[in-house]
Amino acid sequence: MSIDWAKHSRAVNQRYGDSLSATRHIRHVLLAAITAGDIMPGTRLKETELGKQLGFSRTPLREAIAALKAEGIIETGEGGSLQVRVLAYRDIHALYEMRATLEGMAARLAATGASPAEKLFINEIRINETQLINSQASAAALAQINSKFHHGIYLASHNGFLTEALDRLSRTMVLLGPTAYSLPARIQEIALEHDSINEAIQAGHGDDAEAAAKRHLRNAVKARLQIIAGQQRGSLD
Amino acid sequence: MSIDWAKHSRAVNQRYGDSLSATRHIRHVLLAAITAGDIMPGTRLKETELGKQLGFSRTPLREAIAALKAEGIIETGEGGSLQVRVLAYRDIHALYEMRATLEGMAARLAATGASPAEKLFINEIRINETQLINSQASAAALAQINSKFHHGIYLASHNGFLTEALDRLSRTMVLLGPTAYSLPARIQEIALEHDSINEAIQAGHGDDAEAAAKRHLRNAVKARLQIIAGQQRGSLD
DNA sequence: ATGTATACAATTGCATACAATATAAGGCTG
DNA sequence: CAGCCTTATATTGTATGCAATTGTATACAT
Repeated sequence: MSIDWAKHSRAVNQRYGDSLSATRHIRHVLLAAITAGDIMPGTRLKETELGKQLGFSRTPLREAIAALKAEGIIETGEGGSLQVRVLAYRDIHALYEMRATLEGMAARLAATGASPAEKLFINEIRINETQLINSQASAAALAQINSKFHHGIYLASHNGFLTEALDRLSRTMVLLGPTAYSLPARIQEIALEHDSINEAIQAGHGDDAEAAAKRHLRNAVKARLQIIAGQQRGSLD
Repeated sequence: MSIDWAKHSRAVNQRYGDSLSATRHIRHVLLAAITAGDIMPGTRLKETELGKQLGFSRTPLREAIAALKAEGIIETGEGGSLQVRVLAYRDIHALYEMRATLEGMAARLAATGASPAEKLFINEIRINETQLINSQASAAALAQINSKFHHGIYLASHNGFLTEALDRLSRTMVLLGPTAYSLPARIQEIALEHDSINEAIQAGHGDDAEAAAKRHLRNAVKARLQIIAGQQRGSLD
Protein backbone atom coordinates (compact mmCIF):
# COMPACT_ATOMS: atom_id res chain seq x y z
CA MET A 1 0.00 0.00 0.00
CA SER A 2 1.09 3.53 -0.65
CA ILE A 3 1.09 6.65 1.47
CA ASP A 4 -1.28 9.53 0.84
CA TRP A 5 1.37 12.08 -0.06
CA ALA A 6 -1.18 14.47 -1.48
CA LYS A 7 -2.65 14.97 1.98
CA HIS A 8 0.69 15.91 3.51
CA SER A 9 1.50 18.04 0.51
CA ARG A 10 -1.72 19.99 0.91
CA ALA A 11 -1.09 20.43 4.62
CA VAL A 12 2.37 21.83 3.91
CA ASN A 13 1.02 24.20 1.30
CA GLN A 14 -1.64 25.38 3.70
CA ARG A 15 0.87 25.92 6.45
CA TYR A 16 3.71 27.52 4.51
CA GLY A 17 2.06 28.72 1.31
CA ASP A 18 2.56 27.13 -2.05
CA SER A 19 5.57 29.20 -3.00
CA LEU A 20 8.10 27.00 -1.26
CA SER A 21 10.94 25.65 -3.33
CA ALA A 22 10.65 21.99 -4.22
CA THR A 23 13.47 21.12 -1.84
CA ARG A 24 11.84 22.79 1.17
CA HIS A 25 8.43 21.48 0.27
CA ILE A 26 9.70 17.91 0.11
CA ARG A 27 11.50 18.33 3.41
CA HIS A 28 8.32 19.38 5.17
CA VAL A 29 6.27 16.65 3.50
CA LEU A 30 8.72 13.99 4.60
CA LEU A 31 8.73 15.34 8.15
CA ALA A 32 4.93 15.37 8.16
CA ALA A 33 4.79 11.79 6.93
CA ILE A 34 7.21 10.66 9.60
CA THR A 35 5.36 12.61 12.29
CA ALA A 36 2.04 11.11 11.22
CA GLY A 37 3.57 7.66 11.51
CA ASP A 38 3.12 6.95 7.81
CA ILE A 39 6.81 6.17 7.60
CA MET A 40 8.17 4.30 10.57
CA PRO A 41 11.78 4.41 11.74
CA GLY A 42 13.83 1.83 9.91
CA THR A 43 11.75 2.13 6.75
CA ARG A 44 13.93 2.15 3.69
CA LEU A 45 13.45 5.10 1.39
CA LYS A 46 14.14 4.65 -2.31
CA GLU A 47 14.84 7.83 -4.16
CA THR A 48 13.35 6.84 -7.48
CA GLU A 49 10.17 5.56 -5.91
CA LEU A 50 9.77 8.55 -3.60
CA GLY A 51 10.42 11.00 -6.38
CA LYS A 52 7.79 9.41 -8.57
CA GLN A 53 5.25 9.38 -5.76
CA LEU A 54 5.92 12.97 -4.77
CA GLY A 55 6.02 14.24 -8.32
CA PHE A 56 9.51 15.70 -8.16
CA SER A 57 12.79 14.74 -9.72
CA ARG A 58 15.53 13.21 -7.66
CA THR A 59 17.59 16.40 -7.45
CA PRO A 60 15.44 18.40 -5.00
CA LEU A 61 14.54 15.18 -3.26
CA ARG A 62 18.18 14.43 -2.58
CA GLU A 63 18.76 17.94 -1.30
CA ALA A 64 15.85 17.62 1.11
CA ILE A 65 17.25 14.30 2.25
CA ALA A 66 20.71 15.83 2.68
CA ALA A 67 19.16 18.36 5.05
CA LEU A 68 17.28 15.68 6.97
CA LYS A 69 20.45 13.65 7.24
CA ALA A 70 22.24 16.64 8.70
CA GLU A 71 19.43 16.86 11.24
CA GLY A 72 19.69 13.21 12.16
CA ILE A 73 16.19 12.28 11.00
CA ILE A 74 17.37 10.14 8.11
CA GLU A 75 20.46 7.98 8.14
CA THR A 76 22.37 6.00 5.58
CA GLY A 77 22.66 2.25 5.96
CA GLU A 78 25.70 0.19 5.00
CA GLY A 79 25.41 0.27 1.25
CA GLY A 80 24.49 3.93 1.15
CA SER A 81 20.82 3.04 1.38
CA LEU A 82 18.55 5.54 3.07
CA GLN A 83 16.32 4.83 6.02
CA VAL A 84 14.44 6.70 8.69
CA ARG A 85 16.64 6.85 11.75
CA VAL A 86 16.10 4.20 14.36
CA LEU A 87 16.63 5.36 17.92
CA ALA A 88 18.20 2.95 20.37
CA TYR A 89 16.81 2.59 23.87
CA ARG A 90 19.59 4.62 25.42
CA ASP A 91 18.95 7.34 22.86
CA ILE A 92 15.60 7.94 24.49
CA HIS A 93 17.25 8.78 27.78
CA ALA A 94 19.88 10.91 26.11
CA LEU A 95 17.21 12.77 24.19
CA TYR A 96 15.13 13.55 27.26
CA GLU A 97 18.21 14.37 29.29
CA MET A 98 19.11 16.99 26.69
CA ARG A 99 15.60 18.32 26.54
CA ALA A 100 15.40 18.61 30.31
CA THR A 101 18.52 20.75 30.36
CA LEU A 102 17.50 22.92 27.43
CA GLU A 103 13.87 23.30 28.46
CA GLY A 104 15.09 24.26 31.90
CA MET A 105 17.36 26.85 30.40
CA ALA A 106 14.58 28.20 28.20
CA ALA A 107 12.14 28.41 31.08
CA ARG A 108 14.70 30.23 33.21
CA LEU A 109 15.47 32.72 30.47
CA ALA A 110 11.79 33.22 29.75
CA ALA A 111 11.13 33.90 33.41
CA THR A 112 13.91 36.43 33.71
CA GLY A 113 13.93 37.99 30.28
CA ALA A 114 10.58 37.66 28.52
CA SER A 115 8.74 40.84 27.62
CA PRO A 116 5.33 41.49 29.19
CA ALA A 117 3.73 40.71 25.84
CA GLU A 118 5.50 37.39 25.64
CA LYS A 119 4.43 36.45 29.15
CA LEU A 120 0.83 37.30 28.32
CA PHE A 121 1.09 35.22 25.18
CA ILE A 122 2.41 32.20 27.03
CA ASN A 123 -0.29 32.56 29.66
CA GLU A 124 -2.96 32.73 27.00
CA ILE A 125 -1.77 29.51 25.41
CA ARG A 126 -1.89 27.90 28.82
CA ILE A 127 -5.52 28.99 29.31
CA ASN A 128 -6.33 27.73 25.86
CA GLU A 129 -4.85 24.37 26.70
CA THR A 130 -7.04 24.04 29.78
CA GLN A 131 -10.13 24.72 27.70
CA LEU A 132 -9.13 22.08 25.18
CA ILE A 133 -8.53 19.51 27.89
CA ASN A 134 -11.89 20.24 29.49
CA SER A 135 -13.63 19.89 26.15
CA GLN A 136 -12.09 16.46 25.63
CA ALA A 137 -10.18 17.51 22.53
CA SER A 138 -8.36 14.94 20.43
CA ALA A 139 -4.84 13.79 21.23
CA ALA A 140 -3.62 15.52 18.07
CA ALA A 141 -5.17 18.85 19.12
CA LEU A 142 -3.66 18.55 22.59
CA ALA A 143 -0.25 17.70 21.16
CA GLN A 144 -0.48 20.77 18.97
CA ILE A 145 -1.32 23.20 21.78
CA ASN A 146 1.42 21.54 23.83
CA SER A 147 3.88 22.32 21.06
CA LYS A 148 2.71 25.92 21.01
CA PHE A 149 3.18 26.28 24.74
CA HIS A 150 6.71 24.97 24.68
CA HIS A 151 7.63 26.84 21.54
CA GLY A 152 6.33 30.06 23.06
CA ILE A 153 8.76 29.58 25.92
CA TYR A 154 11.61 28.85 23.51
CA LEU A 155 11.01 32.10 21.70
CA ALA A 156 10.73 34.04 24.94
CA SER A 157 14.23 32.88 25.83
CA HIS A 158 15.48 35.29 23.17
CA ASN A 159 18.19 32.82 22.23
CA GLY A 160 17.99 31.71 18.63
CA PHE A 161 20.43 28.85 19.05
CA LEU A 162 18.50 27.49 21.99
CA THR A 163 15.23 27.75 20.08
CA GLU A 164 16.72 25.95 17.14
CA ALA A 165 18.27 23.21 19.24
CA LEU A 166 14.95 22.57 20.96
CA ASP A 167 13.05 22.59 17.69
CA ARG A 168 15.52 20.10 16.36
CA LEU A 169 15.07 17.87 19.40
CA SER A 170 11.31 18.07 18.96
CA ARG A 171 11.64 16.96 15.38
CA THR A 172 13.84 14.08 16.47
CA MET A 173 11.26 13.09 19.07
CA VAL A 174 8.71 12.22 16.43
CA LEU A 175 10.88 9.18 15.78
CA LEU A 176 9.68 7.84 19.12
CA GLY A 177 6.12 7.45 17.91
CA PRO A 178 2.83 8.50 19.52
CA THR A 179 2.82 11.31 22.06
CA ALA A 180 2.01 11.00 25.71
CA TYR A 181 -1.44 12.39 24.99
CA SER A 182 -2.52 8.87 24.21
CA LEU A 183 -2.38 8.27 27.97
CA PRO A 184 -5.52 9.78 29.56
CA ALA A 185 -4.02 9.79 33.04
CA ARG A 186 -1.03 11.76 31.86
CA ILE A 187 -3.10 14.61 30.43
CA GLN A 188 -4.10 16.00 33.81
CA GLU A 189 -0.54 15.73 35.07
CA ILE A 190 0.73 17.64 32.07
CA ALA A 191 -1.75 20.41 32.75
CA LEU A 192 -0.53 20.75 36.33
CA GLU A 193 3.12 20.70 35.31
CA HIS A 194 2.56 23.31 32.63
CA ASP A 195 0.85 25.42 35.27
CA SER A 196 3.92 25.28 37.49
CA ILE A 197 6.16 26.36 34.65
CA ASN A 198 3.80 29.11 33.56
CA GLU A 199 3.36 30.47 37.05
CA ALA A 200 7.09 30.64 37.65
CA ILE A 201 7.56 32.43 34.34
CA GLN A 202 4.76 34.89 35.07
CA ALA A 203 6.28 35.59 38.47
CA GLY A 204 9.72 36.00 36.99
CA HIS A 205 11.26 33.31 39.16
CA GLY A 206 14.09 31.85 37.09
CA ASP A 207 15.10 29.10 39.48
CA ASP A 208 11.54 27.89 39.93
CA ALA A 209 10.87 27.94 36.21
CA GLU A 210 13.94 25.89 35.47
CA ALA A 211 13.13 23.40 38.22
CA ALA A 212 9.52 23.09 37.06
CA ALA A 213 10.58 22.50 33.46
CA LYS A 214 13.05 19.83 34.51
CA ARG A 215 10.41 18.12 36.63
CA HIS A 216 8.06 18.21 33.67
CA LEU A 217 10.58 16.50 31.45
CA ARG A 218 11.46 13.89 34.05
CA ASN A 219 7.82 12.92 34.22
CA ALA A 220 7.65 12.94 30.45
CA VAL A 221 10.36 10.29 30.22
CA LYS A 222 8.45 8.17 32.67
CA ALA A 223 5.32 8.46 30.57
CA ARG A 224 7.29 7.66 27.44
CA LEU A 225 8.73 4.53 28.99
CA GLN A 226 5.20 3.52 29.93
CA ILE A 227 4.10 3.88 26.32
CA ILE A 228 7.03 1.87 25.09
CA ALA A 229 6.37 -0.84 27.64
CA GLY A 230 2.73 -0.85 26.49
CA GLN A 231 3.68 -1.30 22.89
CA GLN A 232 5.77 -4.35 23.68
CA ARG A 233 6.50 -5.05 20.09
CA GLY A 234 9.42 -7.06 21.30
CA SER A 235 12.74 -7.01 19.60
CA LEU A 236 11.76 -9.26 16.74
CA ASP A 237 10.86 -7.05 13.85
CA MET B 1 42.88 36.02 -5.91
CA SER B 2 41.73 32.51 -5.46
CA ILE B 3 41.75 30.18 -2.51
CA ASP B 4 44.09 27.20 -2.30
CA TRP B 5 41.40 24.54 -2.39
CA ALA B 6 43.92 21.81 -3.07
CA LYS B 7 45.45 22.33 0.37
CA HIS B 8 42.14 21.92 2.15
CA SER B 9 41.26 19.00 -0.08
CA ARG B 10 44.49 17.23 0.81
CA ALA B 11 43.94 17.89 4.49
CA VAL B 12 40.46 16.37 4.29
CA ASN B 13 41.77 13.33 2.46
CA GLN B 14 44.45 12.87 5.06
CA ARG B 15 41.98 13.18 7.90
CA TYR B 16 39.09 11.12 6.55
CA GLY B 17 40.68 9.01 3.81
CA ASP B 18 40.09 9.57 0.14
CA SER B 19 37.07 7.32 -0.11
CA LEU B 20 34.58 9.97 0.93
CA SER B 21 31.72 10.72 -1.41
CA ALA B 22 32.06 13.97 -3.31
CA THR B 23 29.27 15.49 -1.24
CA ARG B 24 30.94 14.75 2.09
CA HIS B 25 34.35 15.71 0.81
CA ILE B 26 33.09 19.08 -0.35
CA ARG B 27 31.33 19.66 2.94
CA HIS B 28 34.56 19.15 4.87
CA VAL B 29 36.57 21.25 2.45
CA LEU B 30 34.15 24.14 2.76
CA LEU B 31 34.20 23.88 6.56
CA ALA B 32 38.00 23.83 6.51
CA ALA B 33 38.14 26.89 4.28
CA ILE B 34 35.77 28.76 6.55
CA THR B 35 37.65 27.68 9.66
CA ALA B 36 40.95 28.78 8.14
CA GLY B 37 39.45 32.16 7.43
CA ASP B 38 39.83 31.76 3.68
CA ILE B 39 36.13 32.46 3.30
CA MET B 40 34.83 35.16 5.59
CA PRO B 41 31.22 35.41 6.80
CA GLY B 42 29.15 37.34 4.32
CA THR B 43 31.18 36.10 1.38
CA ARG B 44 28.96 35.20 -1.49
CA LEU B 45 29.39 31.69 -2.82
CA LYS B 46 28.63 31.05 -6.48
CA GLU B 47 27.88 27.45 -7.31
CA THR B 48 29.29 27.46 -10.80
CA GLU B 49 32.53 29.09 -9.74
CA LEU B 50 32.96 26.92 -6.65
CA GLY B 51 32.25 23.78 -8.58
CA LYS B 52 34.83 24.63 -11.16
CA GLN B 53 37.45 25.48 -8.55
CA LEU B 54 36.80 22.34 -6.53
CA GLY B 55 36.65 20.11 -9.55
CA PHE B 56 33.15 18.76 -8.93
CA SER B 57 29.86 19.27 -10.64
CA ARG B 58 27.16 21.37 -9.07
CA THR B 59 25.07 18.44 -7.88
CA PRO B 60 27.25 17.16 -5.01
CA LEU B 61 28.20 20.76 -4.31
CA ARG B 62 24.58 21.71 -3.82
CA GLU B 63 24.02 18.73 -1.56
CA ALA B 64 26.95 19.72 0.61
CA ILE B 65 25.58 23.23 0.75
CA ALA B 66 22.13 21.91 1.67
CA ALA B 67 23.71 20.16 4.65
CA LEU B 68 25.64 23.27 5.68
CA LYS B 69 22.48 25.34 5.40
CA ALA B 70 20.71 22.89 7.70
CA GLU B 71 23.58 23.40 10.13
CA GLY B 72 23.34 27.17 9.96
CA ILE B 73 26.80 27.68 8.50
CA ILE B 74 25.59 28.88 5.13
CA GLU B 75 22.49 30.95 4.57
CA THR B 76 20.55 32.12 1.56
CA GLY B 77 20.38 35.83 0.95
CA GLU B 78 17.30 37.63 -0.32
CA GLY B 79 17.46 36.57 -3.93
CA GLY B 80 18.32 33.00 -3.11
CA SER B 81 22.00 33.80 -3.33
CA LEU B 82 24.32 31.84 -1.07
CA GLN B 83 26.59 33.32 1.53
CA VAL B 84 28.51 32.32 4.60
CA ARG B 85 26.36 33.08 7.60
CA VAL B 86 26.95 36.39 9.30
CA LEU B 87 26.47 36.32 13.05
CA ALA B 88 24.94 39.35 14.68
CA TYR B 89 26.40 40.74 17.89
CA ARG B 90 23.64 39.27 20.04
CA ASP B 91 24.24 35.90 18.37
CA ILE B 92 27.62 35.82 20.03
CA HIS B 93 26.06 36.02 23.47
CA ALA B 94 23.37 33.49 22.57
CA LEU B 95 26.03 31.13 21.26
CA TYR B 96 28.18 31.31 24.36
CA GLU B 97 25.13 31.14 26.61
CA MET B 98 24.20 27.87 24.93
CA ARG B 99 27.71 26.54 25.13
CA ALA B 100 27.98 27.41 28.80
CA THR B 101 24.87 25.39 29.56
CA LEU B 102 25.84 22.43 27.41
CA GLU B 103 29.50 22.36 28.42
CA GLY B 104 28.33 22.52 32.03
CA MET B 105 26.04 19.58 31.43
CA ALA B 106 28.78 17.62 29.67
CA ALA B 107 31.28 18.28 32.45
CA ARG B 108 28.78 17.20 35.09
CA LEU B 109 27.95 14.00 33.24
CA ALA B 110 31.62 13.29 32.63
CA ALA B 111 32.36 13.76 36.31
CA THR B 112 29.57 11.45 37.42
CA GLY B 113 29.50 8.91 34.63
CA ALA B 114 32.81 8.69 32.79
CA SER B 115 34.63 5.38 32.86
CA PRO B 116 38.07 5.23 34.49
CA ALA B 117 39.63 4.95 31.03
CA GLU B 118 37.84 8.08 29.85
CA LYS B 119 38.97 10.01 32.90
CA LEU B 120 42.55 8.93 32.30
CA PHE B 121 42.23 9.95 28.67
CA ILE B 122 40.96 13.40 29.54
CA ASN B 123 43.70 13.86 32.10
CA GLU B 124 46.31 12.86 29.56
CA ILE B 125 45.09 15.46 27.10
CA ARG B 126 45.25 18.04 29.85
CA ILE B 127 48.89 17.13 30.58
CA ASN B 128 49.65 17.26 26.90
CA GLU B 129 48.18 20.73 26.72
CA THR B 130 50.41 21.97 29.49
CA GLN B 131 53.47 20.68 27.67
CA LEU B 132 52.40 22.43 24.47
CA ILE B 133 51.87 25.70 26.30
CA ASN B 134 55.25 25.48 27.98
CA SER B 135 56.92 24.79 24.67
CA GLN B 136 55.36 27.90 23.13
CA ALA B 137 53.40 25.98 20.55
CA SER B 138 51.51 27.80 17.82
CA ALA B 139 48.02 29.14 18.30
CA ALA B 140 46.74 26.54 15.84
CA ALA B 141 48.31 23.69 17.81
CA LEU B 142 46.86 25.03 21.04
CA ALA B 143 43.44 25.43 19.49
CA GLN B 144 43.63 21.84 18.34
CA ILE B 145 44.52 20.38 21.73
CA ASN B 146 41.83 22.59 23.23
CA SER B 147 39.31 21.00 20.87
CA LYS B 148 40.49 17.57 21.90
CA PHE B 149 40.09 18.36 25.58
CA HIS B 150 36.56 19.61 25.18
CA HIS B 151 35.60 16.85 22.77
CA GLY B 152 36.92 14.26 25.18
CA ILE B 153 34.56 15.60 27.81
CA TYR B 154 31.64 15.57 25.35
CA LEU B 155 32.23 11.91 24.61
CA ALA B 156 32.58 11.06 28.28
CA SER B 157 29.09 12.44 28.85
CA HIS B 158 27.79 9.35 27.06
CA ASN B 159 25.06 11.41 25.48
CA GLY B 160 25.18 11.39 21.70
CA PHE B 161 22.75 14.25 21.29
CA LEU B 162 24.73 16.43 23.65
CA THR B 163 27.96 15.60 21.83
CA GLU B 164 26.40 16.43 18.51
CA ALA B 165 24.89 19.67 19.71
CA LEU B 166 28.24 20.81 21.09
CA ASP B 167 30.07 19.79 17.93
CA ARG B 168 27.56 21.78 15.96
CA LEU B 169 28.08 24.81 18.18
CA SER B 170 31.84 24.47 17.74
CA ARG B 171 31.42 24.47 14.00
CA THR B 172 29.25 27.56 14.22
CA MET B 173 31.87 29.26 16.36
CA VAL B 174 34.36 29.29 13.52
CA LEU B 175 32.19 32.02 12.04
CA LEU B 176 33.46 34.28 14.81
CA GLY B 177 37.00 34.27 13.45
CA PRO B 178 40.31 33.70 15.22
CA THR B 179 40.37 31.80 18.49
CA ALA B 180 41.26 33.21 21.87
CA TYR B 181 44.69 31.65 21.51
CA SER B 182 45.76 34.75 19.69
CA LEU B 183 45.70 36.47 23.09
CA PRO B 184 48.86 35.48 25.00
CA ALA B 185 47.43 36.54 28.33
CA ARG B 186 44.43 34.30 27.88
CA ILE B 187 46.48 31.16 27.34
CA GLN B 188 47.55 30.85 30.96
CA GLU B 189 44.00 31.53 32.13
CA ILE B 190 42.68 28.80 29.88
CA ALA B 191 45.18 26.34 31.33
CA LEU B 192 44.04 27.13 34.86
CA GLU B 193 40.37 26.88 33.95
CA HIS B 194 40.90 23.58 32.18
CA ASP B 195 42.64 22.36 35.29
CA SER B 196 39.62 23.18 37.43
CA ILE B 197 37.33 21.30 35.08
CA ASN B 198 39.67 18.35 34.85
CA GLU B 199 40.20 18.09 38.58
CA ALA B 200 36.48 18.14 39.26
CA ILE B 201 35.94 15.42 36.68
CA GLN B 202 38.77 13.29 38.06
CA ALA B 203 37.34 13.67 41.54
CA GLY B 204 33.86 12.83 40.31
CA HIS B 205 32.36 16.07 41.61
CA GLY B 206 29.49 16.83 39.24
CA ASP B 207 28.51 20.18 40.72
CA ASP B 208 32.07 21.45 40.71
CA ALA B 209 32.67 20.29 37.16
CA GLU B 210 29.57 22.03 35.90
CA ALA B 211 30.42 25.22 37.74
CA ALA B 212 34.01 25.17 36.47
CA ALA B 213 32.88 24.64 32.89
CA LYS B 214 30.42 27.50 33.12
CA ARG B 215 33.10 29.77 34.57
CA HIS B 216 35.40 28.77 31.73
CA LEU B 217 32.82 29.74 29.15
CA ARG B 218 31.99 33.02 30.85
CA ASN B 219 35.63 33.98 30.65
CA ALA B 220 35.72 32.83 27.05
CA VAL B 221 33.00 35.30 26.09
CA LYS B 222 34.95 38.05 27.75
CA ALA B 223 38.06 37.12 25.76
CA ARG B 224 36.01 36.93 22.58
CA LEU B 225 34.60 40.40 23.12
CA GLN B 226 38.14 41.64 23.63
CA ILE B 227 39.17 40.17 20.29
CA ILE B 228 36.21 41.71 18.55
CA ALA B 229 36.90 45.08 20.09
CA GLY B 230 40.48 44.74 18.90
CA GLN B 231 39.47 44.01 15.35
CA GLN B 232 37.32 47.09 15.12
CA ARG B 233 36.54 46.53 11.49
CA GLY B 234 33.56 48.78 11.93
CA SER B 235 30.17 48.09 10.53
CA LEU B 236 30.87 49.26 7.02
CA ASP B 237 31.66 46.26 4.93
C1' DA C 1 21.21 65.10 -12.01
C1' DT C 2 18.31 61.73 -10.27
C1' DG C 3 14.90 58.32 -10.63
C1' DT C 4 12.83 54.69 -13.39
C1' DA C 5 12.11 51.35 -16.89
C1' DT C 6 13.82 47.95 -19.86
C1' DA C 7 16.97 44.69 -21.71
C1' DC C 8 20.69 41.63 -20.88
C1' DA C 9 23.72 38.83 -18.22
C1' DA C 10 24.49 35.88 -14.45
C1' DT C 11 23.03 32.58 -11.15
C1' DT C 12 20.11 29.49 -8.96
C1' DG C 13 16.47 25.66 -9.18
C1' DC C 14 15.02 21.57 -11.34
C1' DA C 15 15.07 17.65 -14.56
C1' DT C 16 17.14 14.21 -17.23
C1' DA C 17 20.92 11.27 -18.51
C1' DC C 18 24.95 8.60 -17.40
C1' DA C 19 28.27 6.07 -14.33
C1' DA C 20 29.43 3.37 -10.41
C1' DT C 21 28.22 0.40 -6.91
C1' DA C 22 25.50 -2.70 -4.21
C1' DT C 23 22.02 -6.43 -4.05
C1' DA C 24 19.98 -10.50 -5.50
C1' DA C 25 19.39 -14.52 -8.30
C1' DG C 26 20.96 -18.35 -10.83
C1' DG C 27 24.16 -21.53 -12.38
C1' DC C 28 28.38 -23.95 -11.69
C1' DT C 29 31.59 -26.64 -9.02
C1' DG C 30 33.20 -29.23 -5.10
C1' DC D 1 23.15 -30.47 -1.69
C1' DA D 2 25.92 -26.52 -0.05
C1' DG D 3 28.83 -22.83 -1.11
C1' DC D 4 30.69 -19.60 -4.18
C1' DC D 5 31.30 -17.13 -8.24
C1' DT D 6 29.09 -14.80 -12.11
C1' DT D 7 25.80 -11.98 -14.03
C1' DA D 8 21.74 -9.20 -14.17
C1' DT D 9 19.05 -5.79 -11.93
C1' DA D 10 18.16 -2.18 -8.94
C1' DT D 11 19.72 1.89 -6.52
C1' DT D 12 22.63 5.44 -5.36
C1' DG D 13 26.21 8.96 -6.92
C1' DT D 14 27.58 12.42 -10.31
C1' DA D 15 27.40 15.27 -14.50
C1' DT D 16 25.18 18.15 -17.77
C1' DG D 17 21.56 20.86 -19.77
C1' DC D 18 17.52 23.79 -19.64
C1' DA D 19 14.18 27.02 -17.57
C1' DA D 20 13.10 30.63 -14.46
C1' DT D 21 14.37 34.06 -11.48
C1' DT D 22 17.28 37.69 -9.93
C1' DG D 23 20.89 41.23 -10.24
C1' DT D 24 22.89 44.86 -13.12
C1' DA D 25 23.77 48.18 -16.48
C1' DT D 26 22.25 51.46 -19.73
C1' DA D 27 19.19 54.58 -21.71
C1' DC D 28 15.47 57.67 -21.28
C1' DA D 29 12.36 60.77 -19.03
C1' DT D 30 11.41 63.96 -15.48
